[in-house]
Amino acid sequence: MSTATPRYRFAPSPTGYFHVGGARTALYNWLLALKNNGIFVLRIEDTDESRNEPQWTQGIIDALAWIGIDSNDPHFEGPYFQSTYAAEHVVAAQKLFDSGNAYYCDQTSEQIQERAKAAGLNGYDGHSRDRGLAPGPGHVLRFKVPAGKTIVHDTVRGEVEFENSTIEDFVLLRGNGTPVFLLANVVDDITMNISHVLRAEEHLPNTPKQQMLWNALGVTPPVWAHVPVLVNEQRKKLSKRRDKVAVEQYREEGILPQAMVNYLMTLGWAPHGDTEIVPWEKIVDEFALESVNHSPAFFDIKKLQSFNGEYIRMMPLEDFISAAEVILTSSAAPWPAERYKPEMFRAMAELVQTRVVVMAEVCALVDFLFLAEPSIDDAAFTKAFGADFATPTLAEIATAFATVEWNAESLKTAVETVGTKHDVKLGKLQGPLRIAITGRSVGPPLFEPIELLGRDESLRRIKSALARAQG
RNA sequence: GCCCCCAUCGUCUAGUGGCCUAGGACACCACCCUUUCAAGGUGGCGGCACGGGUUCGAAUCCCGUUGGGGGUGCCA
Repeated sequence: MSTATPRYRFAPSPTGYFHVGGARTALYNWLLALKNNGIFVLRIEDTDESRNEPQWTQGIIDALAWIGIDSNDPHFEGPYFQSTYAAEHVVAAQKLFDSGNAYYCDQTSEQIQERAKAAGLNGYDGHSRDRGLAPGPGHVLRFKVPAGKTIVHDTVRGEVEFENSTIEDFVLLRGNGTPVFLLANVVDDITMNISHVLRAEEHLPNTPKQQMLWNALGVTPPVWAHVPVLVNEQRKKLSKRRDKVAVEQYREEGILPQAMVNYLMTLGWAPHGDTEIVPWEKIVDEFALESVNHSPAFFDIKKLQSFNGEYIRMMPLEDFISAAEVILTSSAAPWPAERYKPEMFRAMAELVQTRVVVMAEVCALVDFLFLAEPSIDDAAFTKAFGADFATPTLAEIATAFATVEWNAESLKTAVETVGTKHDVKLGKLQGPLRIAITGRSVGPPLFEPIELLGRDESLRRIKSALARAQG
């Protein structure tokens, strides 16, 4: 390789949301640009005007920033827009025509199919190769695939050989004169001086065509690298229809960007040693394209969440509190804004931190502190109060709470005393109390929040639950 | 149909001919801890797709089979 600055690129089409597979490809390119002191070029492939919206571009930039690909970083270049290079695409097409590497063809797809069927062959047969057709309405420009074979040198896969006879004379310019993806992509890579094309494996079958184009245009092809695709449980390529693929959605749920990045990087690759949860710096340091796996990887949300839980627990408490507060004070919170008490959450934060896997779960764990009335889980209520001891013991607890010294420790002792008397273990005994206070059968430790709630409110909730149990 | 890619526990992976009785992580199960639920700790379940070679020796190399996936547009 030359000593010139390596130039990588990420070329998404703006289709409305940012795909996790795209995030992974972007990450690979970014990582290599950082590691090899190269440039990460962002090019928006916006030539399909029918599904193109300007705000999607900002969405891509935001999503990239979220996973640490900062458009202000000196390694970042762009965004460029494919649509602004339309003239170059046509010039290149003209060049290919002039040099005899391409020809015009007037065959419709029906005609092509008919002839293929008659001949028992597949695809286009090169019918117009030597007909000397001129450009004209409805005439497409086709590339004249040369004889021989094309060998693609792929950094992750090695040498992949294609027999040129199996590649039909593909279209460069549509009947209306606009360039197709294959051409536009190559021409842009050439004009942007791209040296490394790293993308998902689904592009591998296109690569010989692109390589022929580079050669026909008189430019040395780039270094190719095709990483395996991400698949769902059915081992199919992740799709927007069936699968949860939007990075934005994970972000909203409270997946931490570090967790997402770390997880994505363990798909098809692993850091040295027995630990998968590793800092980005270690990944940059150890990563090598040559060691990327060759087979598709299942995007396992459970494992992502497990990573996320670890990252949440790793956060300093203060950071966790600030991160939680974003959600707690947002419109997603089920209580009126003025009822939110930051000091109450602070007091609970440590107990919450080990109990959430995504940040969005924080709400449900503390909502009873900020809601005027806890939202009661009916099934859990019925179950908890179905026990014989439930009502009498809870009544006694209420009596004790009326006079007990108001702190978590004393509250717990008071409940235990009732338990001893009725021969019910604390674990069971606290069930009805928990429902009365929080509305749920599970949650953070009970006595701390009761202390926070205060005597009056706690007693009110207990009595209200008792009344409900009665009738 | 044709072309291409791929193949280690259910999943993500470590493994580059002897350190493999195949290691780790997620998930699952059990136990411990425990104020429910988590977290944490300990242990368990579970895999080299199959068949041929090559070799003193193969998860690792070769061939084949089978099975998956991707691509085959005047989409990107």
